[in-house]
Amino acid sequence: MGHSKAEKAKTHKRIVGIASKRLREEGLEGVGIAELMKEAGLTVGGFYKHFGSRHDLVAEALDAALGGWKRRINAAASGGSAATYTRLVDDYLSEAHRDHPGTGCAISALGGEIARSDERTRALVTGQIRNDIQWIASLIRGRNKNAARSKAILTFSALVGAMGLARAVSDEKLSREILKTVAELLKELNS
Amino acid sequence: MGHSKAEKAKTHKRIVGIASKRLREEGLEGVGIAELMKEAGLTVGGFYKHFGSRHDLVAEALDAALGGWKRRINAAASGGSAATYTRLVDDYLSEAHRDHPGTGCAISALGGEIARSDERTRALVTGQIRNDIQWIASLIRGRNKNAARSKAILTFSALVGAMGLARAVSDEKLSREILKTVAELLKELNS
DNA sequence: ATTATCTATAGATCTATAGATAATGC
DNA sequence: ATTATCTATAGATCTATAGATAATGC
Repeated sequence: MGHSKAEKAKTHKRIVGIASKRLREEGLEGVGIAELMKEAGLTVGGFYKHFGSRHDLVAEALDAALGGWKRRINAAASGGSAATYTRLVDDYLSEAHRDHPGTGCAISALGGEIARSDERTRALVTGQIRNDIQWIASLIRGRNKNAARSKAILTFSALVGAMGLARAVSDEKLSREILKTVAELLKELNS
Repeated sequence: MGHSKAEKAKTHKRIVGIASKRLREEGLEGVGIAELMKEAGLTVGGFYKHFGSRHDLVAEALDAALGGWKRRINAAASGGSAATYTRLVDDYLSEAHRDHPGTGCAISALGGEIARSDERTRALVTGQIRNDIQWIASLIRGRNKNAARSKAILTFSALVGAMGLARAVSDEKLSREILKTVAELLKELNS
């Protein structure tokens, strides 16, 4: 039963981190407060000293989840922008990403539920998507800015869609075919 | 209070039809049995003479929902396969489709939740996705069968992903840009 | 004194079932 | 006689709150 202010801030982050993972794994309504608190080593009662409501936690957890995969790819990237594009496509469409939605892209894991969320949550997501598109455009070859942006939008759509299909499909072979095929064609698009 | 066998079959279909729409609109867990039955002009009690459980209804409703948009596009298509491809892309990425998930593609509306569903549901979806890919491949130009299949997979991924992004985004302008851009580039891909 | 956390529970909601009612169909 | 539907409710689950407890920090 730690009670210092520093402890509380750490506890808060821990709850958000756990929620950020579990919500991507099980959907925005898949886990209850009691279970999340238990995973953080706490009990239900303490929850409302940290968040005004379950909904507030969801918004915070989604915010924390959104930029994660991009930061990871950028951090690991070493070569030029073309190499980073290749890395983005291969990492995003990897079997590891498919099998671990909890640490992956929040949009492919929660797209449908985000579309049904309130304005505040969707505004958050909109900003992130805007950034993602600009980031991908900056990795694309050619000097025509408009063409790069268009290709970036197609790339992002194909990434999100291919991951959605690969996760929905129960046939491992078909799932792998989807990931590989889309990765190859996207890399051609940028060569 | 109709009670004939013929009436019951009609009632069954009506419930499935309503569920098929409402589940696409509000997610697989978004609507309760009582509300669905009320929309069908019935009450909760009768539900279990039609379905073993809520889960059974969800499976049936999803099955009914899956092929809908494809049938509609095929029915409306008149020209050759290239014209049908154009029609597919334009219809799928229309603002009408974006704004009416209840009558649209179940995969773009429910992708994330399907990935979390049980094996039986996912097997159903897998078969449908396999068909969709073959159908799209048959609409693609060129005599190389493997290349057509690859392009079909990219097309389907981009359609599903673009619709997911367009629905998630709360900025109407960005949403429209995503739909238009992906539609244009996909049509180029098949020209 | 304040507050982060605990235990306990009220209140809402939802699935599923029990038993009654009113049609069908042999 | 059978059964499709009705009303009513049991049982489970989940969010949010109330009041107690045990630390921190002036």
